[in-house]
Amino acid sequence: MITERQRAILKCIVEEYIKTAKPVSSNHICNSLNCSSATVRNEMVRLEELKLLEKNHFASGRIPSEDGYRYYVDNLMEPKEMTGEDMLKLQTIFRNNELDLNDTIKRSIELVSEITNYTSIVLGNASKDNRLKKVEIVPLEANRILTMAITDKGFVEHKNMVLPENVEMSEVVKTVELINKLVVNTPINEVSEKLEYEVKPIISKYVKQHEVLYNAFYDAFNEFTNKANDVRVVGRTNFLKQPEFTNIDKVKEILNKFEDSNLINTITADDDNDIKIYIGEESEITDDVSVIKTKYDINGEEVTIAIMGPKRMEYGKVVAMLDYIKENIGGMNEKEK
Amino acid sequence: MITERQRAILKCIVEEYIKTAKPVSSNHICNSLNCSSATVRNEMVRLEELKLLEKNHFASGRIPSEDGYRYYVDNLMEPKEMTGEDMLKLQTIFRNNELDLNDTIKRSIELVSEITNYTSIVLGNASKDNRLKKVEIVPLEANRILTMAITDKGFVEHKNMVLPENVEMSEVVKTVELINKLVVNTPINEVSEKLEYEVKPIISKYVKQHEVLYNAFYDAFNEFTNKANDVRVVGRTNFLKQPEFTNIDKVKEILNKFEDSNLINTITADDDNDIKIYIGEESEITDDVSVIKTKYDINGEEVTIAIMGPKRMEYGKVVAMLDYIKENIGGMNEKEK
DNA sequence: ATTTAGCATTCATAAATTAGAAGTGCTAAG
DNA sequence: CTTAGCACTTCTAATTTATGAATGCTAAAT
Repeated sequence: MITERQRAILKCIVEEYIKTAKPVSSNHICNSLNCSSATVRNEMVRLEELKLLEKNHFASGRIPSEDGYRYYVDNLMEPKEMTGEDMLKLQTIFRNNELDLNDTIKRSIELVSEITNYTSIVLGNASKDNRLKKVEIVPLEANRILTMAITDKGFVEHKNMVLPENVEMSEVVKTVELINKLVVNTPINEVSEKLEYEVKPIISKYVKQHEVLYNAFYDAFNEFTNKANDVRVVGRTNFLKQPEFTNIDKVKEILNKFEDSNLINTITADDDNDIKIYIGEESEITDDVSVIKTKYDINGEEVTIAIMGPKRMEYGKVVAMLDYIKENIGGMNEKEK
Repeated sequence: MITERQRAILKCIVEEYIKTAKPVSSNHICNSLNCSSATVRNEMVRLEELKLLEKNHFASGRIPSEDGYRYYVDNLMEPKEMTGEDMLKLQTIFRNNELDLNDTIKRSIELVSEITNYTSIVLGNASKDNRLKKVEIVPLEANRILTMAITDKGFVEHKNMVLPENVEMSEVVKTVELINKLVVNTPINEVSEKLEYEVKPIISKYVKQHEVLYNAFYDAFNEFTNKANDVRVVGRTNFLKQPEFTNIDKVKEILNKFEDSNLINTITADDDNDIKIYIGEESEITDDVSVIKTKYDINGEEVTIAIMGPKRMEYGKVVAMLDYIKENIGGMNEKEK
């Protein structure tokens, strides 16, 4: 079993390493523990045997192993209070966006990235249960029109298009009427199909140049499906600011992960709504990063958010912020009940 | 004056350096010029006196100076043909987005970034002359509503909001009617003002909880003004792929420029619609980059686009692509006349 | 008058050496 | 069980050395 003093030493080392990114020596921490450096060294040997600490080489200080971080996070980390300043910044966002939760979450996460210098990822799981609510067109000047498609959950897709000269506005209106009649209330991922088999055969009766017009609408609906996997990554280049990422190849490796479409799956895998911490290897991204994930309930839709940083990230600080955001978002959701 | 052979040597050096990023030696190019390396060296001395070439140190090969690039771009560069493959990719974009020019330009530029590994910046100058066309609300399930504001140029701003429980839907409808009556046709940058002085005083008559509702609309309109300075940067991290940017500090310097709000002004400064090349210092961004800028005419709005790369960027290739895009966009604009 | 071969010269890069500092592990005394 | 003391290990940074690439210049060749 691990003694109280060993716990204290581990805590000290983890927190010091998080702060400085430099291996921690026995000398450096013996004062705060009221014992000599030799004593600390003896304990460090035992902590290393328990695989909670590591060394880079014979005479370097100790750094936490992944198990060490895990133990710290599970057993030693004290709930960290947010600074008043940070709280105020978040409050400002909450107050200014009282009515639009989607926007609130977006801005909050951007702020988290800005404050912590970590990278955040917001995964809107949007169109999963969305149904088409209506299609609308607005004639603009010249022969341009604005087409809009709206879902029952309030997602909007719009396209600004130039009407080919051989297409009459009245034809467009008929097309829109047709779509509204036949396709409304269809789940968004089935719209393409329905367009293809139900609308396309009929549309040619109404519209001379139906090909062009049909394609335009078809495209617009496809956009919805793409947005379903809407990934917003904020502060990708924050990794450059971390001292452990001065090696340009490591940075490249991580930045490439952001392009990888597989990232979404890795991030999404979460199952409940708690705040979860994945350290190094556990993140399934790279051994060099940790990820803190959670889900928020926005207007009945699930939004996954993830904060990604170096393994020595300030877990407590991030958890505190996510908690605070969750609390407030929760409060805002309450209102509707 | 500069002799024909000197021009040939300069061309050779610039193109070789663009290809390899390594200083070019006399030996390396003497074969393609049918003379000995000593002759080339003699000429190189003269080109250096003319400030068209530089050396890193006594016995390094030569690299083009900024003047050298300038001379190359102005006098030596041959119009480069696009590869059939690249052309095809662009064609696919043009064909698939025939009706939505905004989307077309966005995707084209993304493709340019992907093909060239440079960074592109699209500056939509959107709301300059936009006027509010209409405000619309769509009631959703529970007590959520979707509010939309549309301009005469077809820009859309929408917000998904939860109705506070003490606000009736009928009150919202009245608010929207009021805005439509009083504010429609106002230039978008004057809307805030008009809301403040004409709508706000009246709204309290109709809506009990008017503060919340008023703020929500106020915000939505503000978004428009923000989008006026809509900057889209694609491929920021492409700089990491260039061999001259292995120094992490240089990369940081450039990435920071992208955050700098001043970047927009620097990029915008263009005056006519030609394709312009700014080399190194001329770019007013960093001595280490070059920028190729131009403006496209999209539905009567000006869109500035800029491609940013290392000074040894493939000027010819980029110009060819931008030309090709401009040609096609032009063709698509024609249709409406 | 050009061009070119030849060679000494310059400088960068990489490898090898050295010196110094940091921090450990172990031993033996407190 | 704690700690002082010291030998030991390894990193880092500074210095040296060697190698190689490419130059500028001189003098001969065309």
